[in-house]
Amino acid sequence: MSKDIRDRGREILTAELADAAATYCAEHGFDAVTVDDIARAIGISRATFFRYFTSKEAAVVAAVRIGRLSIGDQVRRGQPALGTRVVDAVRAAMQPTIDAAHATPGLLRARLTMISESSALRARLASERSEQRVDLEQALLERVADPIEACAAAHASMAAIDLAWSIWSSDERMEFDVALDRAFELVVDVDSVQLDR
Amino acid sequence: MSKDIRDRGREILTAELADAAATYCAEHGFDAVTVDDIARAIGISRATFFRYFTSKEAAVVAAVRIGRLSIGDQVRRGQPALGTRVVDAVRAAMQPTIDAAHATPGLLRARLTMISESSALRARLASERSEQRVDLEQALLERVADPIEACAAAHASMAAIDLAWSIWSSDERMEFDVALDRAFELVVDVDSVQLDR
DNA sequence: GGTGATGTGAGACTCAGTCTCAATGTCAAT
DNA sequence: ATTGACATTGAGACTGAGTCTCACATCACC
Repeated sequence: MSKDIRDRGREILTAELADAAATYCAEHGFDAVTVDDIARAIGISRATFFRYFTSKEAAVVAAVRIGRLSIGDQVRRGQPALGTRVVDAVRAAMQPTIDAAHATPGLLRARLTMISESSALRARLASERSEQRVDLEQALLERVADPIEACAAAHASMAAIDLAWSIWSSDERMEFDVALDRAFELVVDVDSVQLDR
Repeated sequence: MSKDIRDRGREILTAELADAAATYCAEHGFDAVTVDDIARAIGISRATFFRYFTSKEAAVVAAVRIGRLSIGDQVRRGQPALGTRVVDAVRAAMQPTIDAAHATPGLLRARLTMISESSALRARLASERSEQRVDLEQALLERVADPIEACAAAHASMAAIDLAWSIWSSDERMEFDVALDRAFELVVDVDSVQLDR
C-alpha cells in the first residue's frame, strides 16, 4: 500500500517541520515572528506552511504532542480488562507520553515554557486539551455503560493529566511518571482536601 | 467616587452590547458574519467594538458569562468556614450562576449551542475556562496550605463545573443546580467508575 | 465661553488564513 | 526516452481580524 507509506512520510515530515518551527520560535519569540518568517526559516513557502498546519499556533503545539496516537486510541490499544478502574486505564494509556517525556525532558520543558508565555499559544493548548477530552470521552463510551459516568471519568482524567503537567513543570527534578501518579491520586482523593486556613 | 459609577456604567453597557452581539450572531451564524456586520447591527463602529471586546469571539462568550464576579472571587466572598471541603466551597460559590441559569435557561441553552457549533467559539470558551481555573487556583491558595492540593482541587472542581454544563446541556428538563450536584458527586466518586463492557 | 479629559468614528496598516493558478517533480506505462 | 496522470509546491491576490493614529464630539468643571 503506497498510500500508507506516503501518509507515513508526510507524518514524519510534518513532525520535522513542527520541530524546526518550534525551535525557530523559541529563539526569536513566538509573538515576534510572522508565519512568513517561520516558513522561510524552515525552508518552505507560506502556502506550504498552511498545508501542513492549520494555524501559526498549531505548528508549535504539534511539536509537543508526543505520540502520534490520541489518548482515546491509546486506551483502546491497551485493551484494559473488564472491571479495571477507568482512571487506571487512562493512567496506563499515558505510557508512550511518559517515555517521550523521559527521552528529552529539557526540550519539552523549554517548549511548555514558551507556550505558557504566549497567550495565543496557551489558548491553542487549552483548545487542544478540550478536544482531547472529547476524544477520550468517545473511547470510554465504548467500554462504560453509563454515558454520564464515562463523561465524568473523561473530565476527571483530563483534569489529572493537566495537573500532572503542572506538577512536572513546577519541579525540575520531577519525573513525569511520578507527577502522573501524584496527580491521579490527588484528583481521586480530592474530597479529602479541606480549607485549612 | 465618580470613577466607580463610570466603570459600572461601562460594565452595564458592555453587557448590553455583548447581549446584542450574541443575539445578532445567533440569527445570522457566527462564522458567516464579520465584525463590521456585528458592529453596524449593534449600533457602534468597528473601532468601538474592539474597545469593548478583545476579539470577535470574546463578545459572544461574554454574553454567557453570568455574574460579573469570577469564580475565585465568589469563593472568597462566601468566606467558607475552616474545615470545609474545597469541593463544597466551590459548589457553593456557583449559586449566582445557578440563579442566572434558572432565570433565562432557554437563552443560555441557545447560546451554548451556538458556541458548540463554531470551532472558533469552542476554542475561545476552552481558553476562558482554562483562565478561570487559574483564577480559582489563586483563590484556593489563600485558604489551602499545600499548593499542590489547592491546584488539584481547582483542576477537579473546574472539571466538575465543565461536566455540569455538559449534563445540563444534554437534558432539556434538567435544572442547573441538579446538574452541578450530580457532576460534583461523579467527580468525587470517580474512582468507583469501572470498565463494565 | 473656554479648557481639559474621555469616548467615538474613520481610515490606514499588519498579518493570519484561504484560494487559484501555474510550475515542478514523480512515477508508470508504452 | 517520451508522454501523460497525479501530487506537491510557490507565487500572489484576496478577505477579514486586530492595532494604531488622528480628528471630532461630548461633557464636566472652572
